[in-house]
Amino acid sequence: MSVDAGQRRRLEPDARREQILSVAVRLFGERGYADVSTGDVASGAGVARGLVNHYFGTKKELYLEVIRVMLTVPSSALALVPPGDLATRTESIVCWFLDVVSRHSTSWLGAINAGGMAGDADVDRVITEAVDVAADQVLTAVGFVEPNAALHAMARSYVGLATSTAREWLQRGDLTRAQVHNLLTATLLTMVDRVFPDA
Amino acid sequence: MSVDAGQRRRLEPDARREQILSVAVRLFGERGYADVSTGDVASGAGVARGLVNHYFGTKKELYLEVIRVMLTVPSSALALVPPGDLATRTESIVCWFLDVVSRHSTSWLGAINAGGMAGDADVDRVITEAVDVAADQVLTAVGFVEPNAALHAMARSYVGLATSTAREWLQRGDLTRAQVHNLLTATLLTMVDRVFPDA
DNA sequence: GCGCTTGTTGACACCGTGTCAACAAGCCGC
DNA sequence: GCGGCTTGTTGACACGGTGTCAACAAGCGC
Repeated sequence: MSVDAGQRRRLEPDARREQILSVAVRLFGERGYADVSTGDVASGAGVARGLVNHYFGTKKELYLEVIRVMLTVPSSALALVPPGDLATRTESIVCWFLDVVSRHSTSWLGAINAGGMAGDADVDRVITEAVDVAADQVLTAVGFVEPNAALHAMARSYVGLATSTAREWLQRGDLTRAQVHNLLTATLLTMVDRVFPDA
Repeated sequence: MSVDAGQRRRLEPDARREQILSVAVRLFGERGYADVSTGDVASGAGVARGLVNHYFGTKKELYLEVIRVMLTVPSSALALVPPGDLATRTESIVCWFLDVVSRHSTSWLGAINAGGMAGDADVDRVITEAVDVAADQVLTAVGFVEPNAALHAMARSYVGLATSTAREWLQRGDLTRAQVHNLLTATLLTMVDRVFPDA
């Protein structure tokens, strides 16, 4: 594991910053916000603690970067909804969500319920943005394109359902993927039928 | 506001404990976990900081007591599902949830997304218990009484939907109560029809 | 009033955070 | 190679929050 126990080495700012950030992502993913100190991140990167502050300012700013990384969906897997009737489009968007969330499950779920800092204004903003992206994915997939406030709110509610259901599946293990799939498709179909028209 | 700016007064342990706890509930409800220090709680109660530790041990234990208080639904309003067909029972349980969550909205929603400490094992345990209670309410209301693990998980997922929807209503204001009511009843009915039989 | 119980206090040590002047690694011109 | 410069990097410092604990005193019984 001795990556480089040598003397102090000089790295380019971008490289050093990214290295520290990757260590922070790993540590914050494993433990909560309060249980990880900037000293842990620093020693994990083989670096003085002050350097963390030098690159990221404050611990909270570092954490914001971390959850931003955790919640950023690789744009390669961004939606690509196939044409077809409502049922098949619903199927595909549910499968897309399940794939994304299961691929990097620990980090995504850990960040979504904000491993240690929900309630903070800045953290909530970053999480809300990620939820909004997912909600837009859902809306476009089922064919709603007009930007209605109530519609967005309903879509965010559905993302909340998807998140809590994924947690039951991946963290608790009390549901199978098939059950989750069925739950999310059935509810989304009825929301399109009976709830979205309200907005 | 000078409740008693007099000399140090001697209270019975239960009274003092409850007084400090009420101050902590108010402060943690207003601000997050990290933004409230034990010194704030102590000075808010007109008491030395050490006394907070004397009664509650550590700050986290105090916080656990606080969210336990916040999430405890007054047992007077506990369920009371009227007999009738599935539609009316669904209506009543949704109305019950909306009443409970709107009555003490700030504290309940603030605690559910764990105003500053989600991810912590003990905090998550308390929240999970509260969600389990609500899930049981839903299950008994719609007539499922056998204790199936998958069924409980699905009910918890639904509570997650209800929570996120209530947040859109009470915190964001992008949904009306009628829209929330419609969303939750429609989705619950389809879950009873098409999802719960999977478990 | 005296003494005892015990609720209450203030000081102490410890830890994590953020700042900052000083250091040195690496590159350039010579 | 060698001085000088830029700048990535460090360690020490001050500050604030937390938990502990011996000492204090409020109130009760005698």
